[in-house]
Amino acid sequence: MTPSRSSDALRAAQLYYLQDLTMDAIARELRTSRSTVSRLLSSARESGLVQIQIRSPLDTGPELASMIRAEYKVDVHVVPVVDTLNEAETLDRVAMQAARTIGPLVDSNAIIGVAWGSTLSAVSRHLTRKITHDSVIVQLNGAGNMQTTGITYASDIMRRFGSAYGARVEQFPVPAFFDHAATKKAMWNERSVQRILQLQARMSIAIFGVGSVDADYPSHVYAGGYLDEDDLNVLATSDVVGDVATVFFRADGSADGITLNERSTGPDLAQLRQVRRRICVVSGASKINGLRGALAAGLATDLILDEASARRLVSFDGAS
Amino acid sequence: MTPSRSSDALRAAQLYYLQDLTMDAIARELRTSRSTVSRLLSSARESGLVQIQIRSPLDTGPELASMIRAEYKVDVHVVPVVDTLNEAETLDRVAMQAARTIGPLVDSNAIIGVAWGSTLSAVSRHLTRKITHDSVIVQLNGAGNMQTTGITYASDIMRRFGSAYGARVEQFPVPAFFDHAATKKAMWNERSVQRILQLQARMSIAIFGVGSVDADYPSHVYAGGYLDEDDLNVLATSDVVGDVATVFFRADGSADGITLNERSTGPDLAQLRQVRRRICVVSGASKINGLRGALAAGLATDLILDEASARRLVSFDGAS
DNA sequence: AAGCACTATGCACAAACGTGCAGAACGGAA
DNA sequence: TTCCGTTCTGCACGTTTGTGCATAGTGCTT
Repeated sequence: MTPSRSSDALRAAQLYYLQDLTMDAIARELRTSRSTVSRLLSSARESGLVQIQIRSPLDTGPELASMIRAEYKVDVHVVPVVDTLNEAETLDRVAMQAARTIGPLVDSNAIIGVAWGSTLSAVSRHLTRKITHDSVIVQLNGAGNMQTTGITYASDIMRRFGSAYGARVEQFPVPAFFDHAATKKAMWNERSVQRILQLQARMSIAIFGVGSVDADYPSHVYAGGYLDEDDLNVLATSDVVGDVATVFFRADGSADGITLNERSTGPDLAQLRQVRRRICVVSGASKINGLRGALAAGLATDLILDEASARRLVSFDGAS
Repeated sequence: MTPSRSSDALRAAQLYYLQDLTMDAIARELRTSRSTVSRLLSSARESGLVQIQIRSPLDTGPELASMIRAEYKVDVHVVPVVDTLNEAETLDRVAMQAARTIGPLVDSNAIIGVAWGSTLSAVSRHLTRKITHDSVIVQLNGAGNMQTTGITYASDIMRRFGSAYGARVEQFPVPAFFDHAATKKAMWNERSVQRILQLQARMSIAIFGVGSVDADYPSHVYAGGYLDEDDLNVLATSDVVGDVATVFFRADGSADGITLNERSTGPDLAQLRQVRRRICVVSGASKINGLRGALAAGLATDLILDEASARRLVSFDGAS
C-alpha cells in the first residue's frame, strides 16, 4: 500500500466516522471518486484503523447473560443466533463475533496463548487486523499425533493469528500427547521446549475452546487419532467431562489423578489460571458438560458462546 | 425506553457490527421491520452501546501530527478540514471530532473538569452518550461577570456533559474574576467552595480550550465584560499570550507574577498539570500564540486541533 | 371507559453505499 | 522504448440504508 493511501484512509475514516460526512463529500475533499472512498473505508476497517466495539451494559443486560455472569463470575458474551442455523453456521457466527470481541483486547507487547481445534480454527478465520508491536502468539499445546505431525492444521491457526496482529508466532513442535510420561519429562527439560514454556508462563491472554467427552460429534482430540483405544476407554470409564488444550478435568473442575494429563502437552490448569485474560469460545450445545467443568475449574475470565448453549448452561437439568 | 427495546438494540448491534448481517436479515430475526432495525442501530450508536474509535498509527501517521507529537510531547489529533470552511464551520467539525475522541476516554468513577467558552460549548453540543457510573462533571472556573451571573452559558455546557455521561454536575458559582484578591482568598475558605476545589484536586480528566490575547476575534474572556479597561490594559502591555480556564500565562509557559491570576478562579497551572489526562481543544489558527504558551506550560496531554492550526503550529514563523 | 398526549411502527421514497467490470496508471523486464 | 502483468480508478448498476409521514399502539388522566 502506497504511503499516501493509508493516510488517505485515515483521513477518510476520520471524516466518515468522526464527522459524519457522506462518502460523496469525502470523495470531493480527497479529489477522488466515491467508490474509492468506499474502498478506503473498508480497508481502514480491515486494517484495524477503525475499531468498532460493543459495550454491553454489564448490569442491565439480557437476563441470560447476567445470570451466567453472576453464577460463574465470568465476563460473558452471548452470541445471538437464530435457531434455524446448523452447527457449522452457528460456529461461524460465534467465531466471527469472538474474533471481533477479542480484537480490542489485544495490545502491544501481549503474549497470546492460542489453543487449536475446530473452534479456534473458525475464530482464526475471522480475525480483524490490528497493528501491535512486539506481540507474540504462542501455541498452548502440541499438535502432533500418530498419523501426521498435525503441523499444518494447528500452524495455520497460529499463522492467521500472527498475521492479524502483526505478531511473532511461536509454534510448539511436540505431539499432542506423549506415549510415555517420562518422555514428556525429558522433553520439558530441553531448552527449545523451555523457551516455549517460559513464554506460556508469561502469557497475558489465552484463547481456547473446550472439548467435551460426550459431545454429539466429538472434538478433534477424541476422534483425530490423538488417543488410542486404551486411552479412550480410560476416559470413558472415568468421570472426566472435557478438556481445555488437551488437559482433562472432571465436572467439579478437579484434575488431580487424571493420568492422561501427565502425558498431555497443554498448560496445567493451575498455570492457565495465572493468565490475566482467559478467553473461552464455545459453540454448540453439546459441549455443555465440558464447559461446565471448565467454568467450575475457573479456567475462563471471558466466555463467548452461542445463545442456545447459554440457555442450556443456566438450565439446571442441562446435564443430560 | 422500554426494557426489551434496549436489549433488541444490543442484539441488533451485535448482529450488524459483529456478524455483518444486513438490516434486512436482522429485521427478520427480530420479527420487525427493517426501518425499526435502522432506528435501533442508530439508538445503539447514540446511547454509546456501539463505540467507534479510530486509532491513528502513532508512529507512521501523517507527518504533521507526528511532528507536533515529537516536539511537544502530546498526543495529538489533527482534525482534517477543507480550507473553504469558515471559522464557525471549522469549529463545528473540530468540536464533533473532539467530542467523539473524548468519549472513549471517559470511564466510570471519573471526575471530569470542564472549562467553558465557545470551544467547549461547541464540543458539548456534539457529545455522544456513554453510560458511566458515579462520574462527576466539575466546573473548572467561575463564570459570573459584571453584567450577568454567566450561569446559563456555562451551565448549559456542564449540563450537556452531565447528561451525555450520566454524571453528576458540580457548578462553580463564583465570578470568573474577583475584583479583589482578598475576596477570593476569603471565598476559597468557604466550605461550599472547598467542596468544588477538592473535587478539582481529584480530577482524572480536564477538558479545556485556550484563549489567545491576540486572536483575531478574541475569546469570551477578553470581550465578554469579564475584565475592565485596566485589566485589559495590563494584559496588553504585559507579555501574556493567552489563558486556560481564565488563568493566564506567557509565551514560555510561565505564569508567576501575573497579578490577574490572583483574582482568577481557574485552577493554577501547577494544579492543572497534576491531572492525569488533560485534553486541549483548539480551533482557529488565530489562537496559535495562546496555544504555544499552553503547550510550553505543559498543560495538555492530548491536543485536538484543526489542520490549519496544526500547520501553523509547526511552522517556525507562525508567531505572526 | 373514553379521551388525550406521546411514542413506536411500517410503508414508500430518496439517499447513500458496495462491487463487478473495463479501462487507465504504474512498475519492472527485455 | 515497448511490452506485459499488476494494481488502481471510475462508472453503472443493484443493494442497502435513512427518514417523513400516516397509522397503530401505549399509558396516563378524568
